Amino acid sequence: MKLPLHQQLRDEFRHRIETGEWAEGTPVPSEAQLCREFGASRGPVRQALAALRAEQVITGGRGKPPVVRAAVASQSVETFMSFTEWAESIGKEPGQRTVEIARREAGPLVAEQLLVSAGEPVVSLLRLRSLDGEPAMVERSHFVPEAGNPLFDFDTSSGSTFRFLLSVGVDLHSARHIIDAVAADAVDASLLGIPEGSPLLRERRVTFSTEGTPLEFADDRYRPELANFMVHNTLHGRAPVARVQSTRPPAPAAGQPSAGENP
Amino acid sequence: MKLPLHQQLRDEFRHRIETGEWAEGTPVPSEAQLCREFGASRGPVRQALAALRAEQVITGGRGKPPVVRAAVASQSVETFMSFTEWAESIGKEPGQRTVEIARREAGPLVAEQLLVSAGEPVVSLLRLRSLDGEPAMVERSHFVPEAGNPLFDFDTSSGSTFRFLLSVGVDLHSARHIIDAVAADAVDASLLGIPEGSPLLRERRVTFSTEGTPLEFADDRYRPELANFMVHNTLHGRAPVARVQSTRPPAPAAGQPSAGENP
DNA sequence: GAACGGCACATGTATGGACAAGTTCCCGAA
DNA sequence: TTCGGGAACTTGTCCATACATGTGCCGTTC
Repeated sequence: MKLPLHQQLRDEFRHRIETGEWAEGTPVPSEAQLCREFGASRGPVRQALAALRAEQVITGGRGKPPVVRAAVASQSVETFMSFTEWAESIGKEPGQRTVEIARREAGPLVAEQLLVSAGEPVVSLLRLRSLDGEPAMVERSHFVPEAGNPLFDFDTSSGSTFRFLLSVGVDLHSARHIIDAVAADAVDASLLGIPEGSPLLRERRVTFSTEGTPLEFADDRYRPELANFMVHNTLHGRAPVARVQSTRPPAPAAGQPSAGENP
Repeated sequence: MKLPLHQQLRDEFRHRIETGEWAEGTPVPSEAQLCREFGASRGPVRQALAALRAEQVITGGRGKPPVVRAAVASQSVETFMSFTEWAESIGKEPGQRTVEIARREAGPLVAEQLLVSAGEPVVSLLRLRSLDGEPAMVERSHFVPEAGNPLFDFDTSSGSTFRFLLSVGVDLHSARHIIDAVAADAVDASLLGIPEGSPLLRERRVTFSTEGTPLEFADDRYRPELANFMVHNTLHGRAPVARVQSTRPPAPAAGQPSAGENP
């Protein structure tokens, strides 16, 4: 093994938390026990625990053993990356209707974002995503062929493409998200069942591989009554980010959406 | 002093960077030198440097001395918290017109967010903020009296309230931001010079003191052609957040805004 | 003059020990 | 029964040391 000991310990600890061996809410074994178990000194053990603490996976305090945090905290990255996992985390049933999946030539905007030449083939996906059956988001994704071709062997109406792509070895590593607002166009309005021109919360996302090459460019448009973005920050230090459920429900009861008056 | 040594070192190092004693781009003194200077062992020194590295203030590598990073990296928090500092960081002239500053009874929404009883007095501020003279954002802020009273001794049309409040000792420490989209109401439309109903990017923010008590509740509405939010994240680890300039300018030339057709 | 090798020096990693400070829990005293 | 004190345990902090590993520089050699 070439990995430093404290990184091995960090990965092992994270694995134990993800598998539930260290259940959330329960205290982690003491440093002394971990030292004995792995035959290491306190240094690497503490370094590994500090890394997990920096990721908000465990909490600690003097005299108090570290405690595994609620899963929602440690899953914030996955729930932020994947609509399906986010929906499940807030106790809603995620749904998706694939309007279109196609392989076509990249337009100028997509080509620019994916760093390919205009005219190169890309895999484009247009899906309507819903929460408990109510239309919530329109997703326009464009993949480079390397990442998008596996999607033709996948029922894109059945579940999380994020999880699927990871499972077939696509190297989704990091992403850049740009968040703004946009008026619903005719397609958005029709799919979401809202009037044309309604304000939508837009997240444009470029997902990169470990090497930093773009794999996906997406334009996701949320009904702002259903999904917001939340950010915490402090004066010193950096800020995590999470997508959260809107604080104000769209209507007193989940009435039928106003049937759109458009094409 | 009761602060642990490594925290004292961290603060001292940060101070030296902020004052320019350790200029950006230049390498930091070696660990051995710092140990000698402060009479400490490598442990606390490394702990302090690791903290700064976690804040992206310095970079490091094996064999290479740590280097002070460009200031923009360490200022991302300030530029995110303060419209004025953000505008300056992108080379635009920030402007603000104070439409109203008042002390009045808290309404139900404000009272709930600030954790005060409805009817308690709060200081409310309504400002139009601009970039290079062009209206960009409508800011509705509500302060608890402790934090808002100093504002009556401040020309709120002259500069950064964030900087001013910090300078008079108001303990602005952390914030929670909720980002969504909303249609411009009559006031928004009139101030921003856009049609009523236009989509706006809204950031609702609650700023907390060190003890976690709310000090400010704000509702900021941006023209999405002028300001977006950007987030980077990776599969493992947390994501910082920054407010960035929109990639697509609003119009070929900054034409005069369509004078709003409302009260 | 250019390429190679080696030597300081830097940080990364790991060990072992020691003390301080906080928490928990049990047991004894009131 | 209740309250208090203290012991045991845990994490936080700090020190001294040692070795591994990568960087940069300088001198030698071809």
